[in-house]
Amino acid sequence: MPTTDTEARILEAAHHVFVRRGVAAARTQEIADEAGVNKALLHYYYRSKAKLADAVFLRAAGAMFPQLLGTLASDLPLREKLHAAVGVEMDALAASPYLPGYILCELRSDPARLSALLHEAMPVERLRGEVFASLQAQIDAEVEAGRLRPLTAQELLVALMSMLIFPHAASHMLEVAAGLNEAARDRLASWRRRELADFLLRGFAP
Amino acid sequence: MPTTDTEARILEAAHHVFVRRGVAAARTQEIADEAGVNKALLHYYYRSKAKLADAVFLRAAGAMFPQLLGTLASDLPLREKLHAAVGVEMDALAASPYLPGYILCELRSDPARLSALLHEAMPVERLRGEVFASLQAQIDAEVEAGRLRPLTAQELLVALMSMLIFPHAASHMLEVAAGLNEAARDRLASWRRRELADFLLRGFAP
DNA sequence: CTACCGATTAACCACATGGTTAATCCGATG
DNA sequence: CATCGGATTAACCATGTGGTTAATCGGTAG
Repeated sequence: MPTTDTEARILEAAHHVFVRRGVAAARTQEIADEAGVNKALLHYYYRSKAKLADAVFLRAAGAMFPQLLGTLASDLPLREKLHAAVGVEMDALAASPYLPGYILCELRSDPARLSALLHEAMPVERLRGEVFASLQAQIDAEVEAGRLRPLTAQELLVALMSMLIFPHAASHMLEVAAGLNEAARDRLASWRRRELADFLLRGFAP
Repeated sequence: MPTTDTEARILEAAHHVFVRRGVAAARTQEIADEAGVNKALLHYYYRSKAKLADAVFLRAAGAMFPQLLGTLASDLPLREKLHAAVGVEMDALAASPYLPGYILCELRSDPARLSALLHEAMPVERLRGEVFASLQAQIDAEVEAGRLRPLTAQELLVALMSMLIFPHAASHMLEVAAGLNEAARDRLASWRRRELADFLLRGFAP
């Protein structure tokens, strides 16, 4: 929520530099340059590099999680809900493909601080609770009907996020490990968009 | 392949510090302290922080990839091969749970340099070729027999690695996003060890 | 015109950090 | 016991970095 144009340009530049270098390796000078602004302005608007990183992270996380959680807490039938969640998340990922890697890496170097940030920005526990309750009820119904094996919402969610986020976050690694070029990456991405929901349901079927 | 005890202690200390802080945020002094050694010794054995990071990364990657690739190129039947690969990789991950996150983050900040490192250490392309050829033949046989839908080895491999590595690499993130505590993490890990191979085969079944 | 005020900058500072150097330690070798 | 050489260290250095400050710019109100 920047209030001035310069402030927004700084945030944007910081986002780019942080995402491609990582916060620790990012230089404030580079951010200033990319924003076309004097380095002192960063400290004028945001008080320190750390605060700036907080602002960037919060905006990024705020653009990534709520939509997904919202979709997962909606009242669509299970299959459609999963399919919608995949679509929503793939859109978000397509818009900022390096975000998950960034979040992952930052969360790794200091889990406590950043999870605290997230908590102050949104009611994580409540959202999670709603999502889980809604999902678990639907899963249990499917289990009852013999279409799924007994399963927790957590398991389903972790599988979903793994298949959804990892190929983006680890694209460089997969490039080396699996020889994944851009074309193959796109092919896999469109497969996920079309098939991932059903893939998961089949995998968890009895 | 350190030749002296001190050298090995330094490598070990560097590994710990790099893994928990990330290379950019790691301080050579902290590494020296953790190795119980003067800072100048790091430069005596390894010429610079960057070279030290290379050594650490190579050792780590060398402990993570070859086993997996070896298993995947073996002549076990498909299902058993996948199951064995899961086991091998889960063992490796259990031994050093933070490694994938480390590799991921380092690969992200400078993909070219580190993939070059990997290439000079092992014949990545050849290994990958063997793995893919072997896997693809087995997949095609299963497709022929109507037990799998048409599928590339790449797709299978990416799905495998996603489900296998992401829960480790993103454990902090999942702790926040899915409320995953240690007990739940262990439960999911043992599920993967038992069920992941079959899960994938069901998911890719027609 | 000028007095004012937030936005912006050039110049500067303290300091942490990676890296170097010259000296010292210590076991082996003669 | 002397000395030789690799291992190890204390002290030091150059530099890049985040952060500060005092001055300036530029629009606006009186």
